[in-house]
Amino acid sequence: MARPSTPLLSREQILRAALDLLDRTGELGLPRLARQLDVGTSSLYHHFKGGREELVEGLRGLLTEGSMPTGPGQGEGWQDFTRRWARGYRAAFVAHPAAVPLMTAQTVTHPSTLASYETLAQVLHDAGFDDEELLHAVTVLDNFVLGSALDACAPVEVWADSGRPGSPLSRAIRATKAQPGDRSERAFHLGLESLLTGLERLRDDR
Amino acid sequence: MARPSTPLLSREQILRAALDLLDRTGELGLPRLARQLDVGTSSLYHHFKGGREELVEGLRGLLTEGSMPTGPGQGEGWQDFTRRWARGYRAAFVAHPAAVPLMTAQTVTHPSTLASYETLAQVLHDAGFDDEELLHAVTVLDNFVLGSALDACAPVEVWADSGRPGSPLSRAIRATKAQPGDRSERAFHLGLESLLTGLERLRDDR
DNA sequence: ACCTGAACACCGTTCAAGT
DNA sequence: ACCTGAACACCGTTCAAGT
Repeated sequence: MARPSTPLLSREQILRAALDLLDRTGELGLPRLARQLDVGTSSLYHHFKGGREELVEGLRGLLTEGSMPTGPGQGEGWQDFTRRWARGYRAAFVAHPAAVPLMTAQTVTHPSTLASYETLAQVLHDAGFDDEELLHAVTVLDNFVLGSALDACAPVEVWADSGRPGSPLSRAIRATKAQPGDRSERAFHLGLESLLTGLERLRDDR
Repeated sequence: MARPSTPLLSREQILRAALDLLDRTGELGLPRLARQLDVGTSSLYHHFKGGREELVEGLRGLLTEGSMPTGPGQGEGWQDFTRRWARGYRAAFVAHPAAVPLMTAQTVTHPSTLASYETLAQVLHDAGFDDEELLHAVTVLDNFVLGSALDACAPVEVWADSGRPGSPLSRAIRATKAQPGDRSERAFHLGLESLLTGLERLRDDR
């Protein structure tokens, strides 16, 4: 076939197919992805010269662009914005569990994801956080969101059968499983609020 | 050679070689590991019938057993124990950065790691946390530690060149890089203390 | 620029054969 | 039980050849 007059592929198209493959099978193999697109494996390298790593980074962009706030709303306080930032970030990952290990295994280089870190930093700066506080704040929030995403994508049963059936942990899991409301989601809320008040105190105690 | 009169390998030995290989090269390939041990790849499967996954789980055990507290000390409060638990957990990972993505990509099933979750739950239970609070506490701490481990193992430069050089985030990074004290470590401390007071409030506000 | 097919150096896993 | 070597079905990446 050689070069077609009109391109068979585009980054967009490949990324969508990759996300679809990942959601359906939990894996992302380049040969498999290419087969899905009715194309040779090597064709993918024309659109992602960085190979698999660049493709995964593209996925990060696809996920975060749709889900993270671009800037603070009218008169929105730093706490409210930070809440939206963290929730949006986590939501982006939780919607595609199989993508999470890929994201966490690889350094963030996607511009729009990095831009959202910048935005958060800007908001905190404007709220009176100094350099060091700001950096710690961003780090802490990033840490917590990523960890929470990992947790949300793991089965609850993980800890269930860990010890004696009467142990506090397994009892707690059974007790909590009954009630509605996602365990991971509720824990995320609790942790996020704790971090927000912790950060506020950090700023004010100076 | 067939079966040797005295075994050439042991789980211990394989795990140590695996950790060594991981620390040195950042990767953990079974063929490469076998070559390192002067053994055929398939020999590994006699000691880890679950294959690579079981091997990685064994690594988790190796890391956590040496680093996590087995129980509360004499008259140690829940906050102090929880601090030790979280710090030990994180330290186990941070000492072997290349192992972190492997750990986070895979469900925890190693008994001794699970036991340490049980211990934490027990301590919180004895401190008056009810089932739901306890589960949230463990989840939140777990999330934060894993996220922090991921962060600690990533290069600081990640965010450095993200936006305009004068952006708050890159300024903050430059300002903080100069001073001693590990950024990730300090952020971890801040977040952990925030979570601890958040958890205390959760328990007391009931 | 964009696709192909072949080639390369790897993977993880299984299994019959040997003691 | 424990090691071997061969075999299988995969990987990710590169590259000359074609338009």
